[in-house]
Amino acid sequence: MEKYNPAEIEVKWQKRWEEKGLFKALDFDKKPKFYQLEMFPYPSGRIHMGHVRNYTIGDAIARYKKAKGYNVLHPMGFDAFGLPAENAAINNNTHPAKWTYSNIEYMIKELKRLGFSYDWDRLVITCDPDYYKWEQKVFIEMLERGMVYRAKSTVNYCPSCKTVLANEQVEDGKCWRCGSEVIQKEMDEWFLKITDYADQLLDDMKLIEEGWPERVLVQQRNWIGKSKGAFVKFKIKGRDECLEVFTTRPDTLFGVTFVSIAPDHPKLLELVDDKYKDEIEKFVKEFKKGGRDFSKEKEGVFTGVYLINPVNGEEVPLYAANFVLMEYGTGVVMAVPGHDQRDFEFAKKYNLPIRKVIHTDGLSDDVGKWSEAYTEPGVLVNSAQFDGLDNETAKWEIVKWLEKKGLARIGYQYRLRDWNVSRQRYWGAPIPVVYCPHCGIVPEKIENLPVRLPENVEITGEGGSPLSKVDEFVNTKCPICGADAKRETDTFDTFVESSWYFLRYCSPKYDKDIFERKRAEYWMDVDQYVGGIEHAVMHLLYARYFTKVLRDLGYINSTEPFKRLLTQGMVIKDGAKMSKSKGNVVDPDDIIEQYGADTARLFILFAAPPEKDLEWSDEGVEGAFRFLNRLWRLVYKYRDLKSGSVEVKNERLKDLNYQIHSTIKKVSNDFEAYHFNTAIAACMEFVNYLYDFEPKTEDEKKLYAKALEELLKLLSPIAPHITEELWSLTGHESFLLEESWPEYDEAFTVKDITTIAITVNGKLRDTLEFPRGVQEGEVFEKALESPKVKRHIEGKEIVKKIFVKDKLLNIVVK
RNA sequence: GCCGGGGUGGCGGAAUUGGUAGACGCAAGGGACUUAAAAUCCCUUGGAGCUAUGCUCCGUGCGGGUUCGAUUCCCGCCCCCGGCACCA
Repeated sequence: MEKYNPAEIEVKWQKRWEEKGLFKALDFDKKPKFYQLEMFPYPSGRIHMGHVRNYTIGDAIARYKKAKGYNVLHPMGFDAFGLPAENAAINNNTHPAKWTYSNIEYMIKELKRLGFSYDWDRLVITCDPDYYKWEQKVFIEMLERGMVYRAKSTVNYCPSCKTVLANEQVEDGKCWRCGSEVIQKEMDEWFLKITDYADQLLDDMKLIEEGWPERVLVQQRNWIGKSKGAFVKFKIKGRDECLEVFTTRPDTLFGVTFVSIAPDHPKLLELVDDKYKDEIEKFVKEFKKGGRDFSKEKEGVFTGVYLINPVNGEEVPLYAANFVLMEYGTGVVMAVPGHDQRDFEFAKKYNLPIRKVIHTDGLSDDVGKWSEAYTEPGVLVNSAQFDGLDNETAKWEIVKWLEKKGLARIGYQYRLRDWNVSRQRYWGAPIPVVYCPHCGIVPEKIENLPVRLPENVEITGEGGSPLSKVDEFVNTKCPICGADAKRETDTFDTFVESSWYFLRYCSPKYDKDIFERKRAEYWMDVDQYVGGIEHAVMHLLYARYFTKVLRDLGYINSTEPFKRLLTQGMVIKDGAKMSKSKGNVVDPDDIIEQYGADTARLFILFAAPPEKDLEWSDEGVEGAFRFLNRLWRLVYKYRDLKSGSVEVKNERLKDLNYQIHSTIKKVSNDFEAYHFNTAIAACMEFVNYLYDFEPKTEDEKKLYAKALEELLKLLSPIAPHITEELWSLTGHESFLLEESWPEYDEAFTVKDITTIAITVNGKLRDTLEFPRGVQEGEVFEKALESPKVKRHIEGKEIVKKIFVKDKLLNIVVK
């Protein structure tokens, strides 16, 4: 008997599928379109198990949709700019481009060996000037529209990577990539005004909430962090000037006993009373040196300045305080120690008064006895005409009242900051801007794009941007006046490239613009996006934002790029995420070599539902391989049987037919919901059944052959190679890949005979078989005859009976 | 602290709208085939008890509740994982 030989058949079918061009997506095809997208990889050198999982899930979906009659777009590319290429350049003395492209070459081979159904004609590589050219163009258009600005700002800087990091790239005060301590540094940077889109990014969530995991939306909502509050003006005593605070608790305005200001507030030193100047300067210097240390005790210094509380005219002192953030609100905070824990701690430390303005049952009036601030809801006290109001109502009543006097207004604040896209690195897309001594900041002319990365660059990893040392690059002419000018030497954050690559796939070779509109309109939106949860905020938020920007620039109608999102879990081994440092990595290449791609795919889809973490198990892989061998032997044994139409006339045929149709139904439903693990389980049960069956009559053989055909179709998206080989072995001339998804007849998915559970007081006592549709009376009669049931009823009174048709009879006794 | 998501056999995991808990796989044990092993095939496998070849009780993190009936719904706890975290 011929043995299952994955190494041989997998390569064979991959070649044939490619020769036939079976994965080509047809622009404007009449069939309904389905855009299946997976997050493209960074070309680190090798595919890892997380990629295999991501792409296996996507491939199963793409192949299923193809069988369901869709015109499927399933592309792949590489997020090819980024730091590791530069590090490799430093360590191995290879050029980042060379390193990147050779990695890509190898990884494409790996992806092909896994049998993924990509349309390779649409390959997109982001470090290609024909790619990044277009984001340079969009950037210039954004600049012209005021959607981009340059600003000096204190930025997160990683001294090890020698680059600026976005807020999102700082985790726990450390660099997301290398883990070094992030420091604060002042630099000129380019910002995209994503905050202008904060409300849209929030509101448009309702367009996608059906298809996105709740937790991703929640994370994004928290990240944007919109809060409603009020801006309130506090007059500076002795000056004709105000300081404005932002508060979400205007209901506590009567409890304000001091005001805090950020140490890095630009007006601080100007305001300070001469008497306190030295002390403040010392404090500010200390603060700037230490940066923001969250674990540090709250500290502050009196400025000598007093402010007037607008609600009651009281004079309250102004303190510079180390916990006040300059980046949020106005950098000035009204302090209500009675009802804010931070202010409470500060007031205790510096002996400032604490006042109770919110009351609830059992809350002492003697604030001296309080051990912490009361921050829960309550009723206003000590608040003049607002006393007795519940605090939620009071918030807006007080603002309304102050608004009339021109001292307050309702306002919103966001946690989201503008997106800093400047990186002091070589291996990124150049920011297409020129600095002219006469004209200032000037965008490069569109017709001069792309601003290419120069190739002759020495990458040492020392001292700032490598581009600044390339004279031919830096020295240029002003696009406006022609004078000698200097190029921007920063490059884009690589999240810029990944914010629109899914649009480029629609017309990857189009050379007149970022994409060809009518093709993009045909394919967009992405019907199903699959990727890791680690991109819940950064990538997915940027991509949503960029799509809206492209819409507003008139490129496309799309508002939300990804209709549905599936976030797959991590691949775990021995309780930890697979990683080199933990030494628990399983190399996909080894698995393919030992068992083949189909086994890898089957195991990954079977071991856990897609969203959950997947525990790698060598025994589990063996099990998957065993199943494929079992499938092989089954089909091989019956390879000469021919299917044909059969009159389902006896019990055996009926039962086989029932198994066929109910399996198709189960697997189809599971595929719709992406429950591949249970779909596979159903196929396994079907295989077990078919092993037992052993067809004897001609009719049985025909129907059995039919069963095998359907089985192969059902498993085809998961294990495409073995099923294709068996399809051909059973005498089929066509490609299994081109067969359509099997149909089932609902009428055949139910049996004539049904098993009814007999319970007494809700406890199972017996199960009895009846013809489908049997009446309660008959079931009850038979149930009474059952000794298992009888012994629980005897001597008791039957109170009532609950009958669920074809399922259950519950007899309630007392 | 706040916001999410979870707790089901030895393990990964199944259980339509409340209706036979533990599908399928792994691991384990027993058997068949074999000179032997591998491979394969068959059987057993949630726990406890007993007057054992069948029956009883317990069992989906814990404690209550609703219901004829709860892994599923409600209330109150405990624990684990993830995200955010001086955001005023």
